[in-house]
Amino acid sequence: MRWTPQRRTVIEVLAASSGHVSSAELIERCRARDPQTIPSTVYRTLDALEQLGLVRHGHGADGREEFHVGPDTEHGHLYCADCGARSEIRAAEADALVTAFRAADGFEVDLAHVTVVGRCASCAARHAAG
Amino acid sequence: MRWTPQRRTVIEVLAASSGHVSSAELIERCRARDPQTIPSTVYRTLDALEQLGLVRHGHGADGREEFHVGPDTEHGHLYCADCGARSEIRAAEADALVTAFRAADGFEVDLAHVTVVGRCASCAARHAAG
DNA sequence: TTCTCTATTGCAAGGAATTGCAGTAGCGAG
DNA sequence: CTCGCTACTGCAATTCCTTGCAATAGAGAA
Repeated sequence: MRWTPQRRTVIEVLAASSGHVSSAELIERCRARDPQTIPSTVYRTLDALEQLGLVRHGHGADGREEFHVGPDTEHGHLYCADCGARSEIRAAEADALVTAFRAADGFEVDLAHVTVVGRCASCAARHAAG
Repeated sequence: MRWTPQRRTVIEVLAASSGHVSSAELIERCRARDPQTIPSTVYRTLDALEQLGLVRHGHGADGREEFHVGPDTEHGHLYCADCGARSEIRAAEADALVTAFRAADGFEVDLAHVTVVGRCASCAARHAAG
């Protein structure tokens, strides 16, 4: 793998972005460092990094790509369709999810890739009430 | 709600498409009936139909939109990242999943919206072996 | 039937993501 | 240090989806 200035930029930005980043955000931040940044290069760099296991991508509620920067515990996401709140899927739920599919189908869930959409507790309550 | 020719077209196409349709497919089929079909109209019609509960949308593995035509049992999707196989999430898994999130967070999962990505049984086996 | 109100349409512009291709420039070999 | 291979880059074109706006045409009222 070649160590090019463009890749350095992407990796520096990723390192500075703990947690999750959308591709658009990422490109924006790369441009802040180097206005010459070309989107396709960023996407291709991300692909390369993903093959190396340095980042993982998932899809947000709207289906757009989102990147998790490692080394992070693998986790999925919850998204409330009402209020837009986002949170991480915690160990207990993650376990239930992964185990259920493994037991039923032998299907190995890729947790990092999962975004579960629904209604968060407070929105569910509000909805039930009103 | 107004009963326009364009909506008639979309609904006819949906009725003829049992199960799942991607938006691109849908537009293509609408064009087959009426070459004048405009994508934005189709999208907006789908939004309207979704508000009426006649269709539900979810996101496929690649994050693109996908529509489920009712009246169908609510279900989510499994997608194998290796071989591309797709299947529906069955009642047992669905239950485990929905219950786990409700118990832990009070989060109400919108099953129709969920696509779980991972490796299907045979690909998981092949991967473990080779 | 005719009129009016406004939901809906068509179009054009815009943004996000992806791909093909020709040229550039890392980096290991000599 | 220089050369050559080819992994990368930059760009332009393409696809998919979304939004704003002016014009159109349903559908109920008169």
